[in-house]
Amino acid sequence: MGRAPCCSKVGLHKGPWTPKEDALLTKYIQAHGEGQWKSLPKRAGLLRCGKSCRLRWMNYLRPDIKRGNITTEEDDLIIRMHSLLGNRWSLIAGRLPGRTDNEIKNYWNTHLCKKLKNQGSIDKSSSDAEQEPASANKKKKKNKKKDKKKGTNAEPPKTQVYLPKPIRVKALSLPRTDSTNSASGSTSQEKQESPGTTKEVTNMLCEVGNVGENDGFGFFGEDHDLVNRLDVEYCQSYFATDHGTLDNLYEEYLQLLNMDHSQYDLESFAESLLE
DNA sequence: AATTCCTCCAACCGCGGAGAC
DNA sequence: TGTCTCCGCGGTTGGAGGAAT
Repeated sequence: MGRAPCCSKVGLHKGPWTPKEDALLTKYIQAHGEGQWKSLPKRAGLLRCGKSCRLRWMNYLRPDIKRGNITTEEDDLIIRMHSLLGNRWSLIAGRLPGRTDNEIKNYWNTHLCKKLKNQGSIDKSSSDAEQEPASANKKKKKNKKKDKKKGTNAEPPKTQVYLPKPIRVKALSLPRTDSTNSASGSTSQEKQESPGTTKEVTNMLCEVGNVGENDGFGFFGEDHDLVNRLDVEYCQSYFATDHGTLDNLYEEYLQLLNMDHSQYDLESFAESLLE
């Protein structure tokens, strides 16, 4: 069955938003709050689809949006987080207050990817297919346009290479301790119990996701977990038969919670999970 | 001055997950 | 259990505006 379009496309505005539309949307959301995007346009008196309204609000109209250039600190953080998380822009944006995923994505594609390429930081073999920014394809695109204009569709068919798609990160449905507890308070109690059950592993992984929430490099907030369900399931099955390894892992985890965290700590910890 | 090229970013598109029914 | 709807995400596009020729 084909997927129904997100909204009726007939009679709806597209393209740039007018100040009047912005005002209507802002006024409505200020009065009624976010959400219900599907029905929002109608109720707000907008001839836009809900997705468009949501995007406009999230990327432009939200009062907490930070305007202006990306600072060097933010720049550095984006680079480090991208090296760790890949193109998970919403996750990265979640750690940069006032910045949107769209903004970061654009910034990456236009500035950082190029910059890193110049520095040779991005592996050439992977960068061409995976990291090349959309803007870098503009030339190709424009040439394509030209070719089309000239009527020369001589471009050979591309061989598509399907890279493993990052799994969408979602908050786990399992019960969790809050981030403040996880960073310090909850450890003593857990230490008393022998962490061996799959549920305990799951909770551990959840909490690892919150490591650093209070340390200035906490990019795994309570709304964004690094560990997704598949990871958890994998780890559950992996550790289910080896409690000795799990004890070591738990100790390492506790150490991580108590030290000054950096991405390298987390990376080595993550690597240890996969060894 | 006119044209072409390039950069940047707002907005669109399609997909997949989650939850409701 | 299967289907549908809503929501959120990442990839991509279109066009404005500046730079280069």
